[in-house]
Amino acid sequence: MTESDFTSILSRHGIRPTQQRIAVYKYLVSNPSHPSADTIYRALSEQYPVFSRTTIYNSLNTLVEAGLVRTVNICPEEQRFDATIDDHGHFICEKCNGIFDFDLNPEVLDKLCPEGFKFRQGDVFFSGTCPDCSR
Amino acid sequence: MTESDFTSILSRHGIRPTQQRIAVYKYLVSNPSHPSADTIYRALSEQYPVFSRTTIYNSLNTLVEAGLVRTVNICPEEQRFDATIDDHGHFICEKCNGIFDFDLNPEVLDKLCPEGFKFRQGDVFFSGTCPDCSR
DNA sequence: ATAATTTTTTGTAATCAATACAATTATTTA
DNA sequence: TAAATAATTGTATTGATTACAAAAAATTAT
Ligand SMILES: [Mn+2]
Ligand SMILES: [Mn+2]
Ligand SMILES: [Zn+2]
Ligand SMILES: [Zn+2]
Repeated sequence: MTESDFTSILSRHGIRPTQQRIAVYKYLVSNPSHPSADTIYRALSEQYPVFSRTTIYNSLNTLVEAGLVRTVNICPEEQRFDATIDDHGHFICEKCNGIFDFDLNPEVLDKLCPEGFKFRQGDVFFSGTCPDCSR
Repeated sequence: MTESDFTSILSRHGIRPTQQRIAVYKYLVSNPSHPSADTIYRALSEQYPVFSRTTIYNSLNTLVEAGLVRTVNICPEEQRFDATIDDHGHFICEKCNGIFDFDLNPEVLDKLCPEGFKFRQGDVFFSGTCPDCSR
C-alpha cells in the first residue's frame, strides 16, 4: 500500500486526507497489534515530532466515525484501536498481554444474538493464555 | 435471601462479611442491571449515608477477587458490575442504554475459542437495539 | 491572486473514573 | 485488657480522554 492509496481511502470515506490522519491510519494498518492512542502517539512522534497527542485522539475519533477504524474495549484501562473492521474475535493473553485476532463467522454471531434483539456490532473477547505462553 | 444468607456467602468465600460488603453484594444481587460503582454508591448513600465512595470501590474489588462478582467491560467509560457470575452474554441497547443478559452455552464458547488458546474467561457483547426500542 | 471562511492542528486546562495513601475505627488474637 | 490485624474513611493523585481557544492550513468567494 502506497501513500496515495491511504489518501484515496480516506477521501472515499469522506474525510480530508491530512498528513496526520494518513499517518495514524497507516500505522494501524501496518501494526495490527491493537495499539492504544498513546502507543500510536509515541511511535509517530519519532517520525513526526510535531504531531500532538490531541491530534492523535482527534484523528482516531475521525477515523472511527468514518468507519475505517474500530475500537476494541478488551482492556478496561484504555481503548485499543483496530484497522481490521470486519467481524472477528479477540483473545488477550494474560501473560504476554498480546491481543490476537481470530475468525468469527457472521452466522455464528447471528446465532448467539438473542431473539428480538437487533445488533449493530458483536464482540467476542477471550482472556487466558496464548499458545506461546502455554509453552 | 435474608441478611444472614449474604453474611454466610461472604464468609464461605473467605472475606469478612462487613456491613459495607454485604450491602454492596445485596445491592448487586437485587439489582441485576449491571450498575456502575458510582450508581451503587449513590443508591447506598441513601440508606447508609456514612459509606464512603472508596469503600464501595474497595468492596467491589474484594467481591471480584473472591469470585462473587464479575466486571462487565461493555462501556468503555466505566466498569459495570454483575453478581451473576456464570457464563452469559450481554447486550447493550444504544437507545435506552439497558444492558440485557442472555444465555450462552459453555460449549459454544469453547467452539468459538481458537485452537491452542486456553481461555479463563469469555465474553460476548452485542450492541444494537433491544426489542422494546425496536417498537 | 487576495481576502474571507472553514477546517484542522496544537498546547494547555479540565474532566472523571479509579487508585494510593495515611489516619481513624473496628475486629480479631494474644 | 492490650496488642496486632483488617477495614473504612477522606483526601490527594493518577491517567486516559475531552474541552477549549488560539494558531495554522486549506478551501471558497470576490
Ligand atoms: Mn482485531
Ligand atoms: Mn450480566
Ligand atoms: Zn502470551
Ligand atoms: Zn432499548
